[in-house]
Amino acid sequence: MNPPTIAVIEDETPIRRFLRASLSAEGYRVLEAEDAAGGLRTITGQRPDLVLLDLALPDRDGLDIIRTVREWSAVPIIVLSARGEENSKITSLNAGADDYLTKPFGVGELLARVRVALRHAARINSSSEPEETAFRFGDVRVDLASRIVTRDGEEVKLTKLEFDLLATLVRNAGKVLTHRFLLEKVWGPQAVDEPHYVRVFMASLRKKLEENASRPRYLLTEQGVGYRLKSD
Amino acid sequence: MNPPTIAVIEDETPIRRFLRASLSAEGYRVLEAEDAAGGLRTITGQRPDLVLLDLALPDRDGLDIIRTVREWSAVPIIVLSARGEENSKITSLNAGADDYLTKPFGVGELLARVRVALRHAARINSSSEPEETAFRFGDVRVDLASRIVTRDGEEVKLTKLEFDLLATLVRNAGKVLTHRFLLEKVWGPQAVDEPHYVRVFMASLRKKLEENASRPRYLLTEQGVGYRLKSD
DNA sequence: CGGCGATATCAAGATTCTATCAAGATGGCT
DNA sequence: AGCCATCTTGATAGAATCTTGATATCGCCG
Repeated sequence: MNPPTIAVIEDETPIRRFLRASLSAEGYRVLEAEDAAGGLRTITGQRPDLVLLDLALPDRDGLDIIRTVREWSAVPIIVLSARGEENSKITSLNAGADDYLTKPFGVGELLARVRVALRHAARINSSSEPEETAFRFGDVRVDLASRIVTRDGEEVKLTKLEFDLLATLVRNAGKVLTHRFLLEKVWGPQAVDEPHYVRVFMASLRKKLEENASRPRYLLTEQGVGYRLKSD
Repeated sequence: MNPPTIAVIEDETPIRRFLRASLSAEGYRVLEAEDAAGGLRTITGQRPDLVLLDLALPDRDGLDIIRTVREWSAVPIIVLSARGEENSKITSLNAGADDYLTKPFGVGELLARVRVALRHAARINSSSEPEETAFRFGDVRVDLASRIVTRDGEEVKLTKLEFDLLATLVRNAGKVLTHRFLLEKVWGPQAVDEPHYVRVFMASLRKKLEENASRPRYLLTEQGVGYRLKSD
C-alpha cells in the first residue's frame, strides 16, 4: 500500500509549509493548494485520501468547498480554522466535514485526528475485498502472511524449513537463486557452504507440490547455479 | 430504521442528566451508565450505535474501556473529558476513540459531532452486515464481547490467560502465529522469550475444547513456528 | 556415446521442539 | 491470616524435524 496522500488547502504560506513538514515527516504524501479554486482542482485531479481545509480562503468560503466535494466524494475532510465559535463548527460538520480543529492546535493532535480519519476511510474501503497476499503457480497457492500452502484447494503441510525455502523462492519468483543465496536466507550465513541442504529440501517440496516430482514444472533446477521458481 | 441508541458513560449525575436530555430531545434513545463496569455491560449487552465516554471514571480508566471495546467492536466512541491536554487527546484517539471533546463544550457542537460519528457508522454498516463478535470452530463458540465460550451449548470456564490466548488465535484465525507474537499479545512484550508459557496454555485449551486433546483438529501446532487456529 | 561433476533420493541417527504433569509462587478475597 | 484459583517454572517423555552419509540418477561436454 502506498503512503496516503493528503491535500492541504491553506492560503497562509507559513502554516502550509509547517503542515507539509509535519505530515511528510509522518510519511504522508502532501499536495498543496493556496486557494479554493486550486484546492478543488487538486481534489478532483489527484484524488487525495484526506483533505485538510482552511475555512478562510481568499477566493471562496471553505464551506462551499465542503458542499461541492460532498456532491461526488466521501473523502475525509478535516477543517482548520482560526474561528473558534461553535456555530462555525456546527455548520462545517453539518455540511459534511469530518472533524474541526481550532487554531492554534498541536501537531500531535492534528496527526492523531488525521489517523482517525484515515482509519475510517480504510474500514470502508477494505470491507469489500478480502485482500490477497498470496502467490500462485500451477494449482498451488502460497500465502506468505498466514504461512499456508494449498494445492487444488487442499492444504499441504510443510515443515518450517520447507516453507521458509519456498517463501524465499516465491519472494524472488522468476529469478535464478544461487545455493549460497538460499542457504543464507533460510539457514543463515554460517550454512552458506552446504548446498546439500537445499537439495534435500527442494526434493521434498517437489514431492509435495509438483505433479511429477522428477519432471518439475515450477521448482526448476539451474545446473551449476541454483534454483528458480517459474511464475506462470 | 429505529432511532439510534447512544450509551452515555459518565459518573457525574448532573452532566449525565443533561446529556440524556439533550440527546433525547434530538430523538436518540439513551442508555446510561455511571462507571466503567456498568458501561462495558451496557455496550456488550445493548450494542448501542454510539458511545459517549467520560475519561475520568471512578473504577477504571476510560482508556481501558476504549481498548477493551476495540478488541471486538468498531462502535463509534466520543470521549468527553475535563482534561484538555494534548497528550490525553492523542492517547485516546490512538487507542481507538473517534473524537474527543473537552469540557465544557456546547451542546450544538456535541450534537454535530454525534451526527458525524453516526454518519460514518452508517456508511460502514450499510456496506457489510451487522458485525458478528462470535466465532465458531467445531462445536465451540467464542464470543469476544462477552468473553463467553461454549462447547455443545455448554459454557466452558476459561481462565483469563486461557481466554486471552484463545481470543488472539480467534482474531487471527487461519494464520500461523509465532510464539513471539502470541507472547507479546497475551503476556506482553517482556515475555517474548518464554515459548513455554504458550505451550502450557495451549495444552489446557486443548483439554477443554478439543474432542481429543492429543489429536487436535483446530488448535494446531506448527512445529518450529508457533500455533494456528484452523477455521473450518 | 561415455565419463564426470552435479543433482536427486532415501533413510537412520542426532537434534530440536512439543506435550504433559505437578510442585512452588503469586495474588485476590473473605 | 488462610484459602482458593491461577499462573509460573522445572522435569521428563515423546514426537517431529533436521542433518548427514550412502547411493542412484541426471545432464553436460568432449
